[in-house]
Formats: sequence, structure tokens, C-alpha cells
Amino acid sequence: MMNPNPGHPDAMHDEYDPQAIETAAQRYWDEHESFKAVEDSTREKFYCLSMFPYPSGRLHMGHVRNYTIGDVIARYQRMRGKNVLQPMGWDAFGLPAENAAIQHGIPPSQWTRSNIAYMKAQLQRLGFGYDWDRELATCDPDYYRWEQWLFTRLIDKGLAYRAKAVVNWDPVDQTVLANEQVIDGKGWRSGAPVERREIEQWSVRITDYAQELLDAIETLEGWPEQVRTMQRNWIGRSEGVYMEFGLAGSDAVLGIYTTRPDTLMGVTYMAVAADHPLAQEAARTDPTLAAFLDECRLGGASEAALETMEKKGHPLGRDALHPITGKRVPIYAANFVLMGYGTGAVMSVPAHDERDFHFACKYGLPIRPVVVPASWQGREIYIKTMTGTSVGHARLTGEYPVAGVTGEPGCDPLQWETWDERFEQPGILVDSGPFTGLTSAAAFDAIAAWLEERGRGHKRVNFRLRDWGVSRQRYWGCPIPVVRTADGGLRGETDLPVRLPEDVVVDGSGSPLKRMPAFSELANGETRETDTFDTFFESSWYYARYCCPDNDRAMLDERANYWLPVDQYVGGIEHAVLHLLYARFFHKLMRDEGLVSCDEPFTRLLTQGMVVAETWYREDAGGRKTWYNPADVEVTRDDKGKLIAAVLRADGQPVTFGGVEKMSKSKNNGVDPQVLIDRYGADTVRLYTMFTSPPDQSLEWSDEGVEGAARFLRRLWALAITERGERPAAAVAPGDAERAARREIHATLRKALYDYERHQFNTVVSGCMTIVNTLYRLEDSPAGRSVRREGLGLILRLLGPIAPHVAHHLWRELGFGDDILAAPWPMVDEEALVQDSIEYVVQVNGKVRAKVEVPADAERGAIERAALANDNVQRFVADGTVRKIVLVPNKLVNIVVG
RNA sequence: GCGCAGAUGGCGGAAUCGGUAGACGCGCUGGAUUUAGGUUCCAGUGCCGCAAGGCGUGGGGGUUCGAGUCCCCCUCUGCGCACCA
Repeated sequence: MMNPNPGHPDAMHDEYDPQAIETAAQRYWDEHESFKAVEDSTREKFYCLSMFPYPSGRLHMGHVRNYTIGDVIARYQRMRGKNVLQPMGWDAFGLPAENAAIQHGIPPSQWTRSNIAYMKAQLQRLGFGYDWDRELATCDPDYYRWEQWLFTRLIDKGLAYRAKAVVNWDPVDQTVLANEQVIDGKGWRSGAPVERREIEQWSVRITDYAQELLDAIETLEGWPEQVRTMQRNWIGRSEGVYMEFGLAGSDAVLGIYTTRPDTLMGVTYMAVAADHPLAQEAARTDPTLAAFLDECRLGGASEAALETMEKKGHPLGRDALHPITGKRVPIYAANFVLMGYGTGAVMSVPAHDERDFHFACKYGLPIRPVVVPASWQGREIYIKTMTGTSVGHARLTGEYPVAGVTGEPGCDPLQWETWDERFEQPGILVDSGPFTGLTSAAAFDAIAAWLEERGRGHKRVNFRLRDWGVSRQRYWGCPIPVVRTADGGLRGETDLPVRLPEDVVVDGSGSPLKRMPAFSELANGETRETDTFDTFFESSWYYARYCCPDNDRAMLDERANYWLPVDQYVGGIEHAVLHLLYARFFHKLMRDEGLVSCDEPFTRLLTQGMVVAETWYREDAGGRKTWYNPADVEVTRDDKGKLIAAVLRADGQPVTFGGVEKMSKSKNNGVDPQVLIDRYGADTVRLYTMFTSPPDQSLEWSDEGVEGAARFLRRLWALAITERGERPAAAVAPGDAERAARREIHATLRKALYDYERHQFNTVVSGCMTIVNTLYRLEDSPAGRSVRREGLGLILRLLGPIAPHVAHHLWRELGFGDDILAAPWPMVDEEALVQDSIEYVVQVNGKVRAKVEVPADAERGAIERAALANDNVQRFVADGTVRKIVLVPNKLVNIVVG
């Protein structure tokens, strides 16, 4: 029999079957190449990029969230008419592949490529609108050859150089460890105490770009303020003074940098790194010092480890000479000063620096206050060590000619026995010879000038940012394209790519490259560098390569200048500094090589929050915790919904709540997205992740919440199937109920459109839910059905970017068109919003006492009279006199009664 | 240790500007449908109180007719710290 309704698609099934409609929708997009991006100079482009994944094996919820956010933005911009590029690829080099190889004997390349295949299928199942033709993997020589090429250019330009860098050294495994592999100061495999070592490595001069990287942050208006602040602080521009202390009994000098030259007269000792030549020299004749220097090497190299470890020192037995007074100050070797950063030496002012203060107390060094707040003028200041011995004393009296400061001679002395943060603040110099009485700011200049005149120092801008050490002593990475010539010189490789051999055995005892003469030994006695690049190197430019991944003659071509900069970048907040700063830097390197024309790679940035879930555990007698997956825990609640008990389903015995934490293997609180996709379909998973939290906040997992998302899609489906088949006649006069419904729908739509623009997708979804609820309340009259159909048309487009499969299917099924991707973006009907009367909230002294209905065109006096006429308002006004009436148009009246 | 965020019902969260705190969803309670479980539908649900009303956005202070929102102090939690990606 023929379809009785040939103008319409086939009748729908009554049941929502996500697996079937999602497969069909994805096939449609595939056949129509819906997401293929083609350069077109006549159209406004939109490049939407999500941070590419490390191919760890399976997608986790964090990936699903990241890529859903990106896809929603890409599909939204596409529906707004932009020419959208949304690519995807693989950050394929890295440590986990080597670990997997050690554990399972699989070569890293094989492990990585099979993970990519599996995860790609998962991404496709989620319906993300990627242009897969542009897919790239960083372990592919066609990709990494270009960063090798750029690196040889950096060598030529002097932007890449060899320098010493501090690493974690495992003395048992004889290998360099990543910070992650150092646990409580010990190697993760050997358990041996880790040592800090300095080795020669390749470095890139990011500090040459420090000022530009800092200045350009001001132009990144589409970035979260939080990230901009973190980058500013990371770059850490400071203005200070470089100066040279003399060395007693020598012509040599000890150079240091300080941001507080105003405290120079308070220097009571110097601290140098254990690896400083002065310390090394002194240790040759001093066994206790030598032993101390050995001890200084213990511990991890991370900044957190260095800053939190116990600060220790040992005198070198020789003195430095103060650049102004010429007085002797002792030099200490200290474990918290590193040779790699700055000059490897610092001046120490215990009266005005907290770390120096504690160090001085510990070793009985003098504390000499030289700067005090102006308000302390006229007082005596004593600072004692924690052991109670008074070692410092300064006085500020009214005799110093400081503008705006009046003396209070005879006041009580101020005494401190512990550190006070006021010591650190700038103020007035005391007991500082020729600089006494100056403000800190004036003293800064005066002392710098004094030193400069005598050739002992000068002002200097300094950055906290350090050059980027890019060498890694690992196998699974991009080979550094450098050759050491027979005479010991270094040159960039010209025959590129330098291919990484993939047929290798990784056994954990260092990089296999170092044992492969076929790789490292070249003709004419030349040898190849066996270190590989930091994987941040690959991830610093992939966004540009997506524009022209097929170019085998150049790193980038003119297509990059069509698509770049990336209009919207989406990824985790954990990348706020490192990845995003390196990528900005790399972009400028490519710009200066003439490869791109813009100055910054990412116009707008969205940093998404973590995915977290409840944790549950049991503790055994020895205090060891066993963690149970939330899916295996049964929870009981009281009649207020409060949690009262939780047991493990398997044995019915209680488990303890361990808080809400980031999904992880160690806490066993991960949820496998694949299980959810199989059970509910991609649209439910996407809708849930968008609805539960705003994109930039953490998302707390809840099985019931997923149920709720699925329920909404079933409700939408059930509503839509009532409207399949014949279309109602065009114009049906609406009644009051329909007019009210339209007003609500369009008011909600207006809010949802605004929320789309500011990327607050959770409230877009609640808006859709509100509209569905409104549509359900409409009567089954022709007028009601007309509004329902209008509402469905709006909802499907609002939901299109978020739950694209069901939107695609219903759009066609209801006869709105062939392809919702081509539909115009919905618009608010302003006429639907017009109201005859307005409800005002009436407050008395700021407390809500009534609501009054007032004609929309009522004047101020009429509104106030209506408010005062209300019985309940009169009850609260009666006691006093009306002092003032505050009126907020269309909203609120506040009657102030005194 | 340093830098950056955050804190709102039983839970996730909402509240463009300083203007009705708690939208939407979950959970929970009662009811309907169902042989039952599930599903679905209807009603209720910040706390205290019979009510009138009072209290309420981590804690303490302040500005204002009015503060979740602005200012000061404090507490706790999360993220980053240069070799995890």
C-alpha cells in the first residue's frame, strides 16, 4: 500500500529509539559531507577548536565534556551562518605509551595507533561535527618534520641554544624522571631518594618574547580574566637592580639580582647554590661542607618541592664585601638557591624577607632592620629571634626630613619576636647611611644610581619566566634534529624528517634510541642527538597545521591565513599557563618566520571545569582504603532526600563517603562514557553534560541526572509525535491562553539566545525544558496546536547544537525542512512579548509585602498610589511616616518608612 | 611555599545593571495508571512556626532605601607551579 501521506516523511515510531535515529543522522551528515570545511573568502569564517586528546585508550568523561562544548559552539556558529572549521587530531607522543610498552611489551607506536582507532570510533559515535579529512597525529613524520625544520631555523637565528637544566635523577634506575614520577622525593619505580642534577639541554629563548607575551595579554579580551592574570603572574615582570658584591681576598665578584635594592643596607649574609663555583671550590677543603652540598641535591626539582622543603644552609667560610659599605658578610651555601635560575646567588635581608628571616633565626645570623613604615616614626623597633635573643635594633625619629611625616618621639617601643608581614612593606629607610630618611621608592633610584656611578650595578628588568627547556631523555617523542660533528660542533639536520624508529623494544632502562647505532651513528664520525622534544612542542602549533595538513612542501600555507586565528578554543583550565603560553610563543615564532600574519593564535578561550564524582571506600584494620565505584554503591535517603546510608550492592555492607573528587583510577570513581552511550545514546550524554553545570565550572556526576536528561528527550519526542502528519491551517486566532503561552515561549527564547551567546548552555537547556512544559499545557485546539508547532520549531533549533541527532530527525519528521543545519536561527517575536499590565513587587523597608498589578502605561504617581493602597502594605506603613519611595521601572516599589 | 579560582535548599545549579533568592533538573512526599517492578501522569517540597510572621546565599564586619552581587577581614575546597598531558 502507498503511504497515505506522501508529502511527509514516513510515520514515526512511537518509541524514542536513540540508537536508530543517531545512526541514521550520522549517515546523513556523512553522505552530505556536512562538516567538510572549504576555504571561501566571501564568507565569514569561524574556526572552533577543542584541545586534542592524548590517545590514552578510551574516551573519559572529561573528553566527552570538552568535545561536546566545542561541538555545540561549532554547530551554533554554523547555524548562525558562519563558514565553520572544526578539526580533530591526536597528541600522540608521550610518556604513557612508553609505560604501556614496558608493562605489555607492545611498541609505543602500535599501542598509540590502536588507541587512536578506537577513540576515533567513539568520537564518531558521539556525532561531533568534525572535518575528519584534516585529522592529524603528532607522531606522524609528515607532521613532526615541520617542527624539526622550524627548530633548525631557531638554531640558525640563535633562538635555540644549549644550556644546563635541572632534572630529577633516579640513582638506581640511572634515568631522568618526570616530576610526576617523583613521589614524596622518591623514584616511583625504584623507591630511591631522587637527586637533582644539571644536564646540558636544548633551550628556546621564550624570554626574548617575554615582554611581547606580557603586553599582548591586554589584547586577549576573549580570554577568561583568571587565565590572563595567571599568565601575567607566570611571566612575572619585575624591575630591580643587578649588582656585584666583592669577594674578600679576591678580585672576583658575586653578581646578584634584587627587586628590593632599598633594603641593601640590611644585607647580613649571602646565599649561593650548592652547584655554585664558590661553593664547589670551598668544598674541596671542607668535608662537612662537601657533605652538605651532596645533601642539597636530594629531593625533586619541581618548584613546589623546592619551596616547601626545609630551608638549610652551610657557611662557605669566606665572605662577600658589601658594595656600599665594603663590610664583610658571610656566604652560605643554601639548598633553596638553584644554579639554573638567575645567577645562582642571592643577597639576604632577614629583616625584610620572610624566608631570610627564618633562615637567619635558624643559623643565628644578624637581623638588621633598615626600612620601617612611616607611621612608626618616632618609635623604637626591636626585632628578636625566636629564641629570644635580641639581634636587631633600629630607631626612626622625627629628625629625618621626610615630607608628610610627623614625629612622635617618646612613644613605646614596638617589639616583635616572630615574622610580621609589615616588615616586607616599603617604607622609610633607617640606619642606612647616606640613604637614611629616603622612601623605599626614592632609595631604589638613589642606590641604583650610586652603584651605577661606580660600575657596581645597574637597574634591570627581570622576568620570572625562564627559557623553555625542550630536551627530553625519552624515546616516544619527536627526534631533535641535531647532529654532532666529529670535532664536537653542533648543526641542525638538513635531511628532514629525522624519523623516529618505531620497531623497538622498550624495557624501562632509558631510551632505546641511545642503544641504536643505526639511528645515532652517522658517516664521517658524526652522531645524532638521541633526545626528543618536550611534547608541548607538538601541541604548540597543531592548531595551525589543521589549516593545511596535506601540504608536503611547507609547514603552513595561505590557507592558514584564511582560518587563523582560532576564533574559539576550548579546553581544560589545567592548561591555563603552560600549553597556552607555549602555543602563543610558538605562534610568534611562526609569525617571525613569515608563516602566519596574525599576532595571537586564539581569539576566544573557554576553559572547561573538571568532571567529578562521589567516592566511596572501606578502611581495613591497617588503615588501607579500598575504593568502590559509585555505580556499585546503593544509597538510602530519608523523607527529605538526605543521605542516611550507603551499602555496596555486592554484599550489602556499609561503605563510607569519601567526598566528591575528580574522576580517577586511583579513587575508582570514573564513569565510562561508552556504557552511557550504549544505554542512552549520544544525545542524552551530550544533553546531560551541557545541562548539569555551566561549561567553566566542575561537573558533578549523577546517574539520576542522566536519567533526567533521557526523560526530557522522551518527553520532547512524545510531544513532537502528536504534531506529526497534517499541518494546521496557517492563521488561527489565538485565545488568552495561547497568547500567554507565546509570551512565555518568546521570553524564554530571548533568554536562551542570550545564553547561547555567552556560552551558558545549562540555562539554554533549562529554557528548552521550560518551553516544552509550556507546550504540554496547551489545549489540543487548532489555536493550541498552532502555538505548539511554532514552539517545537523553536526548540528543535535551540536544541540542534546540543542534541543534534534527535533535532535532525524531528525537524524532518515534522516537515520543517530537509536539514536543520540549513535552517535559519530562531528569532524572538517582539510582539508576543507585549503586556497590557505589569506586576510590581511592593517592599516596605526592603521587605516584600505585596504584589500589585498596574497598567503597563501607568505613571509613577499611579503606581505609588496602587502600592500604598494595598492592605498588607498599609499594615506595615501605618506605624510611621513615609520618608521616601524608590521606584524601579517595571519591577519594584520600595516604600521607606521611618 | 607561591599564583589563580570557588563556596547559594537534601543534591546539581538559576538570579544581564545592586532590585521578588532558589528558575530548570535531580532527590524526596502524597496521589493516579499498572497484577507487580519499572515507565508515565498530577500535586507538594529552603528552614522555623498552627498562623501572623521570622530567618536564610561558607563565617565576621561595612556601604546602601535595598547586598548572593560592592568593600575589608577570616575559614575551607579545587586548579597550576616549568619533565603528566
